[in-house]
Amino acid sequence: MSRTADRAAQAERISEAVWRIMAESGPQGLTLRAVAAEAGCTTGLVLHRFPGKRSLLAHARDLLHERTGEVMDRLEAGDGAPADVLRDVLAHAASLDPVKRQEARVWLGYLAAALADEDLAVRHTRANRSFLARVGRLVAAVRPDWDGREVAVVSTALVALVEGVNALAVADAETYSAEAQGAVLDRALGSFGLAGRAAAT
Amino acid sequence: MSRTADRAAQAERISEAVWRIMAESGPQGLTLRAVAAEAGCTTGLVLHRFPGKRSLLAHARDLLHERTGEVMDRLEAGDGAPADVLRDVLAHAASLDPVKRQEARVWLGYLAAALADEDLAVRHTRANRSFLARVGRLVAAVRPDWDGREVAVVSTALVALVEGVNALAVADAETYSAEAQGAVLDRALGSFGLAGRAAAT
DNA sequence: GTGTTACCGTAACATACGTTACGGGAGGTG
DNA sequence: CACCTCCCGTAACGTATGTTACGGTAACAC
Repeated sequence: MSRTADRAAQAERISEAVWRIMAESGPQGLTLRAVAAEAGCTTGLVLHRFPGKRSLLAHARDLLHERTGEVMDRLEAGDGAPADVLRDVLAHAASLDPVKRQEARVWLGYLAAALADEDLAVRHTRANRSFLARVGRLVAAVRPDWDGREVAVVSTALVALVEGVNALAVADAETYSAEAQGAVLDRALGSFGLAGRAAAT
Repeated sequence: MSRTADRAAQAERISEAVWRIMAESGPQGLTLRAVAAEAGCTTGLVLHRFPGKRSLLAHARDLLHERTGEVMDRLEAGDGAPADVLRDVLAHAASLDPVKRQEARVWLGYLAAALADEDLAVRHTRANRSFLARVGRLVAAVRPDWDGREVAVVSTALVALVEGVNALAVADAETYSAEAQGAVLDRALGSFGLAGRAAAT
């Protein structure tokens, strides 16, 4: 053979460029040319690596889920008290720092792109159900006395709360500041009976 | 003079077409031609009514806020118990039926469009803060014993919960069914100490 | 009925998009 | 060093976009 390219690394670099463009310019600004420029290459390379725009978006979406999943796995495997692990996972899913805010923008852009792309909708659903199941496991660990339905309802509430905060923080970082997010999260955990030390109101 | 047109009615019809296209095709499918076709006219009329695409989007966004605001005003002015009114308002903001699901799709599309349009971001923030203030008034009415901070935190949590559910229901109507949304909302209200008759866990 | 005015559809424009095809050249192989 | 293979940038193509300009025409005044 003659010449080799690290295709996996290229696909990764291009996917990360997709994230940045999605966060910066939203779905309508996500063009192949913008992605290529962001990745430091041309549309030629992008379309040699991916058969088309849709599969590029799908790949980048999957990679995003994979990355965050790994971080969450590590947090979930932590040896803290179940309630602390739960809080860590939810806090990590929130938009507490600029990096997370950026990720929330990507998440939001992808969800909107899923409005017109069934493939992306399926991928979103898969990722969200995975997150929901994770939160469910942690809630069940904190409250083994709860039945499945109660675990499901509270887990759904916590997931919706965090994702809602993320979405809202995208447009209004002032109202949904890190402090506000932390207070909301702690209040919810306390009121749901999932606080670390003592049960709160 | 010679010929008159009901400009307000046209602007309204075109704005409603914007909503339908946004819900159906997302921000990247929202083109002037698609809007014109949906409104039953041509790009000529659209651009005689609005100076450009951006102001069309802005107008349609404002009209959306105005419409939902009127409905909410009526609910808020209802003569039920404060806790019931609060629940009504939140339930009405959720995606409990296909019409609301459609509205959630529009909301989501606009929020994603705001990623690349500061003007839309400002409008989103204005609308959301208005909703947040409304929920705050209702929470304060249910719990006059709470101080401002507690009202703010719980209101923020409720708003984030509802909007989060809306966003997630867009892609996964099965997991975030009407029943699931109702259960989540009731559980949150109960746990936060905002239930109608008796305080729940 | 006739004239005038405002309305709005048609069509063109420049740009930008996704996608395809081609060619130079870099880098392994012998 | 020479060859050959496979990258990947360049450039083109057709389509679609936002926007502009023009012209036909419908409706009101007289």
